[in-house]
Amino acid sequence: MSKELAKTYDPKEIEDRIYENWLEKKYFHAKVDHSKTPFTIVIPPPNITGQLHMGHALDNTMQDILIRYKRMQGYNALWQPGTDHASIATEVKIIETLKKQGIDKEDLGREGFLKRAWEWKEEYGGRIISQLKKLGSSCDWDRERFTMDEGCNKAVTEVFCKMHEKGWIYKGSRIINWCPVCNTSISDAEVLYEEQAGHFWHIKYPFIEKDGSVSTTRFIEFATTRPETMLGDTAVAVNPEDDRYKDLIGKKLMLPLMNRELPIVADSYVDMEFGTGVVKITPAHDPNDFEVGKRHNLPEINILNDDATINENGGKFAGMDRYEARKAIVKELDEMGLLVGIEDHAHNVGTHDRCGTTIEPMIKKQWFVKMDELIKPAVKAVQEGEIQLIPKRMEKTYFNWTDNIRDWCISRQLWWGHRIPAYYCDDCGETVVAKECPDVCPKCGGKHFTQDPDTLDTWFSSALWPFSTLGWPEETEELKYFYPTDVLVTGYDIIFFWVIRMIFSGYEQMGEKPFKTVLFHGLVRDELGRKMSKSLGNGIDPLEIIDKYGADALRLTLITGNAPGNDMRFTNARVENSRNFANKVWNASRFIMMNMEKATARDLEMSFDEVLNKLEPVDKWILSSYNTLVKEVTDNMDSFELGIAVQKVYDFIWDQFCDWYIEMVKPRLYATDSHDSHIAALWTLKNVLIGALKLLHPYMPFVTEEIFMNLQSSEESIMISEWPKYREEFSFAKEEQAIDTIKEAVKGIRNVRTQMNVAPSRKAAVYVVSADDKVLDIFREGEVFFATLAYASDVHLQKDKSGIADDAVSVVIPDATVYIPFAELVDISAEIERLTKEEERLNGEIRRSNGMLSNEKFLSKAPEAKVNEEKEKLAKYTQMLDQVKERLAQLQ
RNA sequence: GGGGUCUUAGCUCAGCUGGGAGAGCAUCUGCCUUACAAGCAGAGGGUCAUAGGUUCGAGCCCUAUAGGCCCCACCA
Repeated sequence: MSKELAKTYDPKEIEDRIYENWLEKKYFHAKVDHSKTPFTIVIPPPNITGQLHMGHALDNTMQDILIRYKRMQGYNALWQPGTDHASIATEVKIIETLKKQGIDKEDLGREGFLKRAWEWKEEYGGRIISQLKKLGSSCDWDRERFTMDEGCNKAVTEVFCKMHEKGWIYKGSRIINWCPVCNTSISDAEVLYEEQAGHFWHIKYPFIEKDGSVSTTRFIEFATTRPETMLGDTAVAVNPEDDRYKDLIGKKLMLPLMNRELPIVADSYVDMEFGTGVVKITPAHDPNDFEVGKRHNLPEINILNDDATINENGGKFAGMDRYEARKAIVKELDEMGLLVGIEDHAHNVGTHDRCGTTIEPMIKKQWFVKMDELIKPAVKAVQEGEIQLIPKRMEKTYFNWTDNIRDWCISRQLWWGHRIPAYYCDDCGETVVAKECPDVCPKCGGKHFTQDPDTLDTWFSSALWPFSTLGWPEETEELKYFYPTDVLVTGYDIIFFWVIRMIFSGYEQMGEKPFKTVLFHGLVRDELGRKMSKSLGNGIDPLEIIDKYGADALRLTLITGNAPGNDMRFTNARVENSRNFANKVWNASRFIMMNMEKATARDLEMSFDEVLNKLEPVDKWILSSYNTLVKEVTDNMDSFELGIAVQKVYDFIWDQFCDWYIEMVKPRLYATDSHDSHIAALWTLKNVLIGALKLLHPYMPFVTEEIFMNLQSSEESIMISEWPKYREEFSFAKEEQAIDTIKEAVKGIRNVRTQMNVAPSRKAAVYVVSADDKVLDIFREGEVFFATLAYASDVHLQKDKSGIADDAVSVVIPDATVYIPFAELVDISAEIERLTKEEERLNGEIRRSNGMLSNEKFLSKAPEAKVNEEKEKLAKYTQMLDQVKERLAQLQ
């Protein structure tokens, strides 16, 4: 009934085949079904420019584990997949590619460029999807979406119009970060600050005397890192508390080169300790100065064109590049005697994270989302536990952001993205925000409109993802059934980009949270703890790992030994260990299948009741510990402790099941005399294995499926089989204790044999001495284990030590002493030394126990169970100590 | 400057609500035992960063200090 399996597990041979089968059987597809409870996860849509990297692998493995787990538990599990158009990232990539072909974006025009962009999407958008499949992701591919598909566009337009209507989307002047190369505004979050070696130019402006003349003797000095911005200066500021300058407030200065009068204003923004305590104010080109300008009603003079050349407001410097102008201005100031000095100065320069260009703060008309009201339900939801963040500490980051929220600039001067649904009347300039281009201008009756050329921030559409993918704004069945979703799995690095925005969008548009739980993971770092990045070239390609070790090994590596929200290092040694585990599972299964040939299918499909009276203590022991495992793993998974859960399955399979149980039942499998015993062992092997495979399946879907399918034919796939349940009747406390005693004895014997340097080939008799009949019974039942696991030639059970050689080696375990006479081999002094150490250890334990139990406060304040536990320990150690002492007395 | 986080065995990390310190890798010893040498059996190795505090009891809670990392803001 079983197939011949290869000696070594070969993932390559089976993974694609199994995945194809799952697809074919439509196991990933979730339909609305009101008889079942839905469980929904929406994928964080990977960029269409993307290649699968370790971060994706981790993110998606976690999602797949949760989805597979819930699916097996009988939930109607939907994992909604899709990709993100990633406006700026993609546009930059396409521009780069075009550049290589010698084509400029402008040459193609908007239409032509978008055509290319869609071609790009077709070509590369599918790549990452096929990579996710390699990982084993059980997404409902029939429902794949794209953030710029028709439905998402409808959702975006709907939201924009609704919010505009409400007054929560507005157009306003703001200082924004401008990238002169990409020709677009970029959000604060896309600005990367780099420390650069720059200069401080110390400059002085002359005062205007009472008679209106420019002073040749009185100046005010300050320093700047961007001298060219002086062309747009409209004031100079000092701190109102600064005694040095108090008298000067309100006085006028003359701006050199431009011959513009500048007032001296007082503003607490100025740091008296820094530099000269004087700041020149350029409201149009510095965010802080912009605020100062607003407070003091200063004019805002924009001196830059979009390409960062000086515009007509820059007088004779007009047309120069910003850095060219800087040089020219410094030179002229120097000639005028107004340059006091130049100092080296390292400072942070804002650069565009996509292209590295130094950004220029500029005043622009942009579209904004008003955040003050919108954010409120999002704050409340997390505060009140309506949405749970895991780990909880992420709440601090979350609130840190919501407390300092600023209006969200959503317009981007890009072509690839959702076009802003605002139309300007060609005749009167009236702005109309509408889903469709209006026919008639409501103000002047004009019939011609131009749509706003800008597109929306890519996160605007991502913010709607949990409901737009389910059909919103249509009231689809899916939306009603699957929304709100259950868990969002993502990296902590996009809490504010994405998580917060989904939350407030969900409340605003749907009137309900988008998900109940957010499960965060950390970064996957390289062996040296560095962030994996293209520029460092230290990225490890998940596909190469899959190719070499298998998807299961990769998945297990990413999940083990890691707590939610913590970064992890990826090392080859860890993948190898995971691969070894897959192989271990494989071989244990192979062993069981080989032996299953000796039983009938009927034997192995017995119910628990039928097999119960055939089960031996060791069978009950493994069933019982498996049963505990089921409970613990289920609990851990319910609290999203995925790493802990899988560690327990790993330990159970390797340590308990393979190293102990299988070894213990081997004699029964090879023996032919007792049919019942043989069948009971096989029944237990098979059923515990299947249960353990099920617990492991979410983590290692391929190897578990392959084995499951080979093991038995009644169920069609492990991924739709039922998740194991804790069963009261599988609990056998007595047998657990008995087998633990046997294990203690076996370990003790192995231990002394190694210490005494006894070759494994040399068997020896084992004498178990105990005054307790029950203990002797346990050993009687377990006699056979001493032969197979502890190199025993024969086993004697007795109440006293008669007939045992005086120089036998002894092992003290609770309630019994085990003697192994080795005759000529034993070194009495070594044995005395060993027992003396054991005596010391026990004495230490007893001291500790006594200390606690003689502490009145412990007795009165500690829980009773704890006190009893300590009393039992004391009794146990005292008894063991007596045995050791007795033995030592005999030897000396 | 503000916030977060980490410091546990040689290395990489677990340690869930406080109750006798764990895993993998590496090292050492012995085994090719007919599921697995990607394996089996055994061993060594930790004043849980430092100093205080709370508690009957602290790796875990509180405070301070040192060092590492991350995020936010960005000083002209």
